Amino acid sequence: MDALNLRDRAASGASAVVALIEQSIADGTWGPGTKLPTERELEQRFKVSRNTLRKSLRVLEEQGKIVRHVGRGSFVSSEAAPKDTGAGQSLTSRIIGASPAEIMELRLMVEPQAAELAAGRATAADLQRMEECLTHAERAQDIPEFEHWDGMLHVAIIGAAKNGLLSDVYDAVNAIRNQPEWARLKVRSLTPARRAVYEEQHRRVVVALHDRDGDQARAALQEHLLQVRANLLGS
Amino acid sequence: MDALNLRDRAASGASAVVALIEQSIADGTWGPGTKLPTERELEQRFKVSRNTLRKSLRVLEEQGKIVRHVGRGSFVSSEAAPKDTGAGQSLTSRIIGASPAEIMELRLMVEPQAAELAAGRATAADLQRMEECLTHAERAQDIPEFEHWDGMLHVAIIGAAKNGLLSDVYDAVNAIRNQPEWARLKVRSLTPARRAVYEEQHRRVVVALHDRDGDQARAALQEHLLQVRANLLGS
DNA sequence: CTCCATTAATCCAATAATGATCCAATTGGT
DNA sequence: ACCAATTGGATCATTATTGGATTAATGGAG
Repeated sequence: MDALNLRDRAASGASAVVALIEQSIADGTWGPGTKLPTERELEQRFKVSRNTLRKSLRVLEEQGKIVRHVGRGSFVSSEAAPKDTGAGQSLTSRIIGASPAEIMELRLMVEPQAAELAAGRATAADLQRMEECLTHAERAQDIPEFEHWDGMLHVAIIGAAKNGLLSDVYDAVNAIRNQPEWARLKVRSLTPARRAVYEEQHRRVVVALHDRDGDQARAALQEHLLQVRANLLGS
Repeated sequence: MDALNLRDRAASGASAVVALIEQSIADGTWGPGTKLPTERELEQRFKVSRNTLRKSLRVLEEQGKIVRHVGRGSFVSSEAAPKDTGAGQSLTSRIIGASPAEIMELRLMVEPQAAELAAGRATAADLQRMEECLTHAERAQDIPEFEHWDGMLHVAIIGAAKNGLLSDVYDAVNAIRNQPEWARLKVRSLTPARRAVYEEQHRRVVVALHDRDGDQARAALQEHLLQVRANLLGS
């Protein structure tokens, strides 16, 4: 039960702060030995109470990522935790370690061609599903909900190519997009204006699939993914 | 994915919501340990009352797919999804079950474009390795030995694209080379005449990579793979 | 009509987060 | 040596959040 609580706690709200600080340590913003801002400053920066902030710092201290001294401050440990010691799993751990740039490059290889195939193979049910994803995405009230239906649409397009192996591979790669580090990228890059652009590009792809126009579908999806990559990495 | 028909259908029942959430868990949108949105948020997202939403969550809880805690939230069970070996293992196992047609289709999507990238990124060591694969393949005394160096060449080309994720995915797909059923297909399709054709096509790809001619490399590799597919699957 | 699922409106209980206050160790200047 | 300011450490009452549960109203399908 304790293990379960720990696991759930790790995903809970308070440690959103933990993830933020971990990110800042990982990307070098706060290198080893750096003195963190004071608790009273961090609580304002992260918009949480000092109590919650301290709970997060406690987690980081127990993980050995920071050390704290009364009257002096908190500091990033000189021994930056190398990695998660992922137990040497096969493909999953390596996939999870893939960079956004690599992922987008793979998607750019596969998805446009999958769309071209889908133009000739999509069933009425496939097209119906895509339409629903479109409307749901457009009605989405917040970014996470939009992301959800955005992802579903891409899955639907891949699925319409009627290649089970392709779908499986895509699913595996797609799982990475839920990694906290990747999520941060998306949130930062998804402005309302860009979301509108995405919706328009999505619709063009689906229209092309409706028209059974493979070339158009491939081109539209490629354009969309190039846009996404630029927003994600280029900004 | 008929579960998506909850909008217009009067069948927007609890079971539909169950299927939707199951889908989101299965495709990795909500990975193990993830805290899913609050009930009051989900009821709006799925356009159902909190009562039916809770009934759905109850089903998922009884299935062990989620756990719920008052005051904290609901979480995806850590042992519900793929878990341990994760997508890697499941991907590998499903790849083994994939049909040769599906595999060749995937290779045709990925490899030519990888060759195009490799033309711009291959190091001298990469090209050297390809040359060695070529010579070894040409000197091969029997079919299995030729197959070995043939496979190594393709791996080398993929590797020269300098996309670790792509290499990992390709390795997983390539693992099927050891499957008995697939081996039988190859042996049956690989006549001495065809082997000579393959060697010529291989050399054209490598020459193009030497010349840093991406278009030529992509075209040559695509032609080769089309030939292989035709020999494998066609009449 | 009845039956059944859904909806809507409350209230409850467990947990998380907050805000305030005080304590203890360290630092830097006098 | 001393003192004031700074900084992390700790506790407590209060508020907000979140799943749990009940009840009455609504609305088709048979």
